[in-house]
Amino acid sequence: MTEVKLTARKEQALETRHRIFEAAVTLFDRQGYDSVTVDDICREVGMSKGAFYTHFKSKDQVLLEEFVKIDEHYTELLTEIEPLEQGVERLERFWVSSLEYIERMGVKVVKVVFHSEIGPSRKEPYISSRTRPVFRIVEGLIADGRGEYIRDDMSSAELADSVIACWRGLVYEWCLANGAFDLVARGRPIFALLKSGFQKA
Amino acid sequence: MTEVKLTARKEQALETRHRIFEAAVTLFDRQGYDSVTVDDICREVGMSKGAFYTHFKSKDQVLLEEFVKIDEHYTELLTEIEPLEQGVERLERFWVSSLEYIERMGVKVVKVVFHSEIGPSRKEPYISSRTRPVFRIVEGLIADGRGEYIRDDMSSAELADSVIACWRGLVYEWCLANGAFDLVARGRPIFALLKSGFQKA
DNA sequence: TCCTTTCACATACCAGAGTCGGTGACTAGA
DNA sequence: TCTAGTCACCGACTCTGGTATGTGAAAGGA
Repeated sequence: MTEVKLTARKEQALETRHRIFEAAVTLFDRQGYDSVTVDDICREVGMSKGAFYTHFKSKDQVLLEEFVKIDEHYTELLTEIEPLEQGVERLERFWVSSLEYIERMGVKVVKVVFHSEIGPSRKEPYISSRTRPVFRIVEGLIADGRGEYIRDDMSSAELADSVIACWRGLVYEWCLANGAFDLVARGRPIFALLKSGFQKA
Repeated sequence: MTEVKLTARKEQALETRHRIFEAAVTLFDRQGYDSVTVDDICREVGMSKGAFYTHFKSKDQVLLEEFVKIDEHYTELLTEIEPLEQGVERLERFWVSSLEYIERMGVKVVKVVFHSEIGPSRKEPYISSRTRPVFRIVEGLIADGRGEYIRDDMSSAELADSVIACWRGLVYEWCLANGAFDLVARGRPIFALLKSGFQKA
């Protein structure tokens, strides 16, 4: 994929970055995100704080990196779904599958991301950046499902935004509850509501 | 309401607490929450940090106090709504009115609350505490609206949870966007979806 | 090969939230 | 009124995320 146009130095840097990442995630996993300090991570890797901050903008950005993979998952998921069902069933499949993915990722990671995303001094928020695939994908799934079925007093974009907002509310709730309920199960009635709401009156 | 069974000392304490609160809110308003330090607040009130922390658990708890008033608003709102419309219209009224209230409160406050609520070391989350009036109220509104109208494959509690989750998703989104869109307007299509979803099939 | 620029990494430091062991004025019980 | 205990308030301190400034080695152009 990426070609080997790396100088020895860049390669070394990438290696370091990866070591920091691994160490951080391991420590987070063992002791919990909050009780791991950046200094802990550096000590573990045997490197200075400066090194850490040349590779990551902040402590939470490490976990954001883990979270971001969800977008790849979405894209894969789409190619998997596309040839299969029709209309709103696709969206439902997408809904469930994304929630499963979130659940697999674990509350701790998701919580940190949702927390830092809404925090102060966030120059470029990730979750809500309109360039993310999710928006296109969900809108696409809805647009495809149009025909007789879907109500025509709302645009696909509007519907997509609504669905995504509800999805996030659900996940936010799940974080507040520290993952104490089954995300997919709790998501089912919500989607059911939205789904019926999609129909023409 | 509360009786005067206060010793001089307790009264003094309450007074101090109030002074801290006022000063804090004023400063937050003037300089923005993040750039106001706890020391700033203390300096303004002419008191020590220790005083601040005997009255408030943390910096954000000051704003939580402001936010909490929403529950009183909810209760008032209910008595206002109850004699009026019927069924789902009530819920819609409640939905819109609560969003208006949030909007009036301002993003800054709401953002801090939503941020700190999902943060670490939150022993007793406020927003999602099941003892809050919202849950009872929304569930009640839904239960009242039953009859021929509302679908019977979901309990009122389940429906209420779903509505509330979506509501929070919307508000969370609004915070991410730093209040850049009209909350009520954006909430309308979401409620429309939920509303249609409420109907029997 | 030399010389400039870049950049991975180091170190000392800062700011700001929250803590902790006092202290003295007030309360309450006898 | 005496006394024991409480608690509002103090302020120095800690802890930690993040920054500013350096430095030496690698890159790369001539």
